[in-house]
Amino acid sequence: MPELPEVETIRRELVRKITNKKIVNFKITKPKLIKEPSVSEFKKGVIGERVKEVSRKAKLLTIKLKEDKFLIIHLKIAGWLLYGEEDPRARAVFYLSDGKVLNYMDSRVLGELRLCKNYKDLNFIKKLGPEALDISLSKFRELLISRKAKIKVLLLDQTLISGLGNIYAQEVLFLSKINPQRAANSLSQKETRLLHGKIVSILKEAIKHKGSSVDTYRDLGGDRGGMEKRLKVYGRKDKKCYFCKRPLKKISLGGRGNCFCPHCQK
DNA sequence: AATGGGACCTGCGCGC
DNA sequence: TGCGCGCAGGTCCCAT
Repeated sequence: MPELPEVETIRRELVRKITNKKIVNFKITKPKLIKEPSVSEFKKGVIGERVKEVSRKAKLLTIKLKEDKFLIIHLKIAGWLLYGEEDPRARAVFYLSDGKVLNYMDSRVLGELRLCKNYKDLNFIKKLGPEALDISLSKFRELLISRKAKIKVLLLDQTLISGLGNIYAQEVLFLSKINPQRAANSLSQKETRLLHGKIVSILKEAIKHKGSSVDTYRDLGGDRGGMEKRLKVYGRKDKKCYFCKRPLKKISLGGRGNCFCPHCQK
């Protein structure tokens, strides 16, 4: 699921629902999800703590429990959070002092839960490039200028620019009419500016509509996002191009599926 | 150094 | 209806 807009949607709802709540108990049914410390240390470490702050770094949620204690949640592909009643499908359950629970949902069990002294120590976070929503045009231009990697692959490289995933990377290239197979350094100044603008605008639009529920993703209340209805290329292989009405094609780039319009995206 | 494939997991939709 | 296959929003690791 969760690219920047989905994680940001969850963050905003979490701020309202769990800030200042105490975690009174914790249950895990898929211990593999806990990457550090040990499962028992993790459990001991979260119980009794109060949620001080809920933040987001690219696609990760960082929940501050103490100055030196952070709960880090990476939802990976299929993770989401459900607040309210305990859910039988939950992979982990945080029991809260308001009598409600926070269910960690993840059909594919690929997500990661961590408890760390400081989230900034995490290797993955250290390596993250600037956030897609914040990166300046000149920084973005610098990124592309010396790289011959395919632009689509580059947009997904979190160490260069963070927050975009396979849905929104396809969307921004389509809206910018840039072929995903183009070498990054082949983009003109005009194309680079257009792409940069589309990255910012689509992420903002997606946040406004509470993300895309193309599959498992749901918001904190279990409701679908509204953005999937507005997507123009993602998952639309063989359907008509929004611009020219010719059929969209699907190719594989960097191991990921990619829909695009060979006619409009030059 | 860059690229491609597989691994991690489960569940869904499709075609036969 | 039942089964096997391909595929899925992310990231890491390895081989070439």
